[in-house]
Amino acid sequence: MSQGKKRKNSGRVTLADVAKLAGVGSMTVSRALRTPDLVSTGLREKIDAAVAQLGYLPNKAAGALASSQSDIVAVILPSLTEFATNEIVLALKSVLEPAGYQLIFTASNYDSQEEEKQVRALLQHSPAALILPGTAHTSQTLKYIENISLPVVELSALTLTPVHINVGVDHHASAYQLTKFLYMKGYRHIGFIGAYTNFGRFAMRLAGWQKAMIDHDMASHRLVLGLSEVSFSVGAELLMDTLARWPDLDAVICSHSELAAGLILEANKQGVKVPEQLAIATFEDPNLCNTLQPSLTTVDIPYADVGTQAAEALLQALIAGNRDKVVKSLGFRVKTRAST
Amino acid sequence: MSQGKKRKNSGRVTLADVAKLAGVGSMTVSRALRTPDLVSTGLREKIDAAVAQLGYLPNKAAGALASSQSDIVAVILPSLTEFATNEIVLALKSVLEPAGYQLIFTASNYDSQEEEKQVRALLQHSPAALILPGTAHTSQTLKYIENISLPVVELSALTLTPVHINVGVDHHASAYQLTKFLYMKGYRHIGFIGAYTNFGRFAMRLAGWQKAMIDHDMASHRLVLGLSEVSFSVGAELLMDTLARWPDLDAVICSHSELAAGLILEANKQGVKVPEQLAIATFEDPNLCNTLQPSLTTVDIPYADVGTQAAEALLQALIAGNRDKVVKSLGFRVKTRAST
DNA sequence: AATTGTGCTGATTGCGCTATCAGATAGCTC
DNA sequence: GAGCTATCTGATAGCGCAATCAGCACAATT
Repeated sequence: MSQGKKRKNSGRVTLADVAKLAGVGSMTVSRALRTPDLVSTGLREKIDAAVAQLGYLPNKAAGALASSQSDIVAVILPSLTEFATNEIVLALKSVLEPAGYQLIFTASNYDSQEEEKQVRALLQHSPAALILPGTAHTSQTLKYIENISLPVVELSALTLTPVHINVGVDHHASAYQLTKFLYMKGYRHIGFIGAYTNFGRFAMRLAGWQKAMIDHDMASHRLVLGLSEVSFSVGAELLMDTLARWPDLDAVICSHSELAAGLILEANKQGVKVPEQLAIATFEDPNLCNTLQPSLTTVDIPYADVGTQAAEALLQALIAGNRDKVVKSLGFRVKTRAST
Repeated sequence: MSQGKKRKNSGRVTLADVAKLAGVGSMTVSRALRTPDLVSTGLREKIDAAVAQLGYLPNKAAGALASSQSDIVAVILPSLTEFATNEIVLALKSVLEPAGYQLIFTASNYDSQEEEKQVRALLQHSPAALILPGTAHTSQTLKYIENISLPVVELSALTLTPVHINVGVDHHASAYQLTKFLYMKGYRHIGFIGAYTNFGRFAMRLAGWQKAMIDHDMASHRLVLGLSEVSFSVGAELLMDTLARWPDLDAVICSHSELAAGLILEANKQGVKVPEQLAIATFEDPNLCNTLQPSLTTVDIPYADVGTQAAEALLQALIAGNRDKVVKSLGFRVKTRAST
C-alpha cells in the first residue's frame, strides 16, 4: 500500500495522466491545449479525447509558477455598495473575461491603509495586472506598484501622477460645471454637502464647487457641510436644520445621490417645495435620481465607459507588453431634471 | 552576462533570497512566516528584518502547488446587478477575508451552461472552496463538484439534493405566505408576474403562489405573466394592459422589485390608486421599496444572513476538514407597507 | 554516564506545469 | 541524393515553495 513516496500527489488528474493515456509526451499535451496549431491533427484528437475521458482540468497554480504569468487580474474597488462599482465591475468583466482573464475583487473602503493591505495580498497571487482607484495611495503601496513590472490601472479619478494607465473623470471639472449650471439658472446661494469618507471625490468636487463660486462672485454665500456618513436618513435629518441656519439658501449640491434623495424625501414630507424653495443637484446615480419625485438633476458620469475603456487600454498593454502611460479623461454632462 | 541558465528566474524576490540575506535556510524562512512559534526569536527577528528590507512577497502560486491547498474561495453568483448580490458579497467577505481567504467572483447570469463554464474556469485555480447558487446545475457541473474533494456551498435557494452546505430561503414558502397575507387582507384576485430568466426563484415562487391560491379557493382567479426581462419600464408598460384584460384583478405579486416599482410609478402617472384599485407586493429590496410612494409591501429576505451563515458554515468545514451536509433554512417575513 | 526527549534547523525532494533545446520527420531545392 | 529548411515531438530542467525527514544541540531522566 505504502508507495515509499516522499510526497503524496494531490489525487487530481494531471497533464502526465493525459499524456500517458493519449500515448504522447506531456509537452505535447501542454501544447495541444494552449497552442493547438502547433500539434498535428492526429495527436490533437487523441489528446482531446483523453482530456474528455479523464475530465482533466489544468492546474493554473502550476502553470503560473512555470511560466511566471497568470490570468488573474486583481481589482481593488473603493466600495462594493456604490452605484459606480456595479457599472465598472460589469464593464471590466465584459471585456476581460472573454479575453481569458479571471478577476479578483476586493474593496478598500476608502481607506488607503486598507488598500495597502489589499495590494499586498493580491500581489501574492502574481496577477497579470492590477486595477485600483485613482485616489491617494500610501507610499508603501506606491513602492509595491512601482517596483512591480505589471500593468497598473488607476480608475475613476484622474491622478496628477499616473503610474501607468489612468482612466477617469475630472471630478473637479464636473462639480465646477454643475455649480455653473445652477448659476446660469439664476441660483446664487449654492451650498455644498458631502461626505469626506469618500476621500478623493469629496475633495475634488468640493474644490470644483469652490472655484466656481469664486469665479461667479458667489464667494460670500458659502455653506459647506462635511459629513462622516452617507445615507437617506442623514440627508433627511439635515434638511430643516440647514434651511433654518441658512435661510438664504436656494440650491444645494450633494456629493452623494443618497444624501440628495434623503433631502428630497424629507422636503416632500415637510412641504418644502423643490425646486421652488430649494433646488437640489447631485452626481452619478441616474436610476435612483430618476425614480424620485421630483426627479433629481445630476451630473451623469459614464462609469460603464470608465470600466470599458480601462479594460481595453489594459488589454492592449497586456498584449503589447508595454508600460506606456495612458491617460483618458472621460466626459460628463449635466442632466437637467425636475429638481432644479 | 549570459549565465548559462536554461531558465531565467522571474526577477522577483524569493524565499531563498530572504534566506541568504538572513543567513538561514529557506525552510526556516518559510516557517518563520507561516508558523513563527516554531522558530527561535533570534532567527525570527533576523528573518523579519530581511523580509522588510527586500520587500519580499510570497508567491502563492508556488505555495499552492507545493502544499496543494490555496486560499482562494471561488464564488459564482447568479447576477452582479441584484440587490441580493451586494448583501451576500459583503457578508461573505466580512467573514472569509479576515480568515485569510481571497474571494473570486463570477456571474452565471442565471444560465446553467454559463455556470458550468465558470465552474470549470474556477476549479483550475484549485480553490479551497466553491460557492454557487443553489439552483439547477448541469450534469457536468454536478460531476465536477461531486468528484472534487472541496467544500461546496449552495446559496440562496434551498435544494432538494444539497451537495454539501446549503443555506437559503424557502422561496416557495415565502410566496405562499405573501399570497396568504393578501388573502387575509381581503384580496381575492391575486395575479403573479415574474421573469423566468431568474430560473430557480421564479419557478419556486410561482409554485408557492399557486399552492396558496388553490388552498384558499382562489384557483379560478388566476393571472400569470412570465416575462423574459425585468426592468422598471417593463413593469410600467404592463400596467394598463393588464388592468384592461383582467378587470377583476385587485392585487399583484411581482417576482422582482423592479417590476413592482415600474407598476407603481406607472400607476401614479395614470392615476390608478394603489392600493385601493390595485395592491402590489413583491420580494427582497427594502431600499427601493421604501423609497417608492406608496411604499411597497415585500417579503424581506435576510440576504446578509444568508451570506454570513454560509460563510460561517464554510469556515467550519474548512477548519474541520469534514464534508458533513449542512442545510440551513433562513426565515423571512412579510413586511407590510403602503401598497397593500 | 547513558539514554531519551525536546526544540530548532536545514538539505532534499517533488508539487504540475512550461521554457528550452535537441531530435526526428517530412518536404523542398539544386 | 545530399543538403537544407520547416514542422512537429519529447526529454529535461527548472519555476518558488512546503512536506518530509535527518541532524544537532541541549535539557531532562534514570
